[in-house]
Amino acid sequence: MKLTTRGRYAVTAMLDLAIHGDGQPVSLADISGRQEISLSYLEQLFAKLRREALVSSVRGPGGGYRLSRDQAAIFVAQIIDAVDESVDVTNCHGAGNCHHGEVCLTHHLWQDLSDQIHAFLSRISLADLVARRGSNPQYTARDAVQELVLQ
Amino acid sequence: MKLTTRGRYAVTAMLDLAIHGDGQPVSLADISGRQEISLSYLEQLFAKLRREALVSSVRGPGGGYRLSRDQAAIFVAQIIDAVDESVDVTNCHGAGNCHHGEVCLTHHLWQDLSDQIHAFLSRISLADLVARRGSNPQYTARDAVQELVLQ
DNA sequence: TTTTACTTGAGTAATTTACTGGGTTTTGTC
DNA sequence: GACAAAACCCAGTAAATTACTCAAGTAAAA
Repeated sequence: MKLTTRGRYAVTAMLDLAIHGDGQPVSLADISGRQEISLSYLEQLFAKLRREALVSSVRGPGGGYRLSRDQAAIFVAQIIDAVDESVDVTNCHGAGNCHHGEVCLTHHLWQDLSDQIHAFLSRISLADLVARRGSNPQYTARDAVQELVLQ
Repeated sequence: MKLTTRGRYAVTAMLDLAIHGDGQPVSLADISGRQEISLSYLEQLFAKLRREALVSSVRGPGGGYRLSRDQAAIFVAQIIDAVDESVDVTNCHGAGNCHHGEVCLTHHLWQDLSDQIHAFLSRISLADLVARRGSNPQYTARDAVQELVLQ
């Protein structure tokens, strides 16, 4: 699991799509304008998101992208996985042929940590992030995420 | 909060230090040999770790680095923060002068997510990671981390 | 059939990462 | 005091990644 600007861009764009796409497809040009991400970079990201079946595209005038399924069924971890292919964090490539047992231990510890983070982000859907927007200005996104964690 | 190989290297090196440093300073050459990280790269990382007072150094022959305090008082998040300076994830740089309120919302949502991950890694100490090593080979690091999360 | 907009791919500048190689100090040891 | 082992410092740099540009498509709607 990596946590980089690329994944952040992807989540931001998907969130934009969730907010502005009420059944209607949203063009990348619109997202680009609102979120200040270059159009061509978005094209790259959405090619991957489409490959992972997180969005579907509609071509022609008035076309754009739509979420492929309900907001509640798309999770942050899936978005990040789609655009950031994961890396092997062990030296032995899982083969277990390290010099000493210790070497692999530290690597696997890191793997476990990032697995936990992955599990955390797998519990948070786009719908969670969008929820209660506008209904209460005092209710911040932080609160929403906090509730998810504490549940 | 970023989660990259650089932070992983730092955590791995600190873990090596926690495991092999029984009061005695550990040289970077030793860590380099065990963890297969280049010596000069370790020097860069440890310069930052020292600046953040996570380790203290002993010069001269037989010298090296020591954890600056107890393993239970050094947390993974501190290590990552020390070597990976954080980034501002909002377009408006926190000034709130975005075009629409929405733009900042998505950015702050990401901020909240990474804050949660930061909080998670702030609860996990080096001692937690080292705990029970060897005492029970069946007890994996995954189990240890899992317990921490579920508590 | 023309326009709109997605699609694909090649290329590229900027940035970051990981590392190399040169030093210099400090300090214990012979 | 010579020597070696280590931290410390710094400039450079190759490789990788990121973010982006450009150009030539293709599909679909009007």
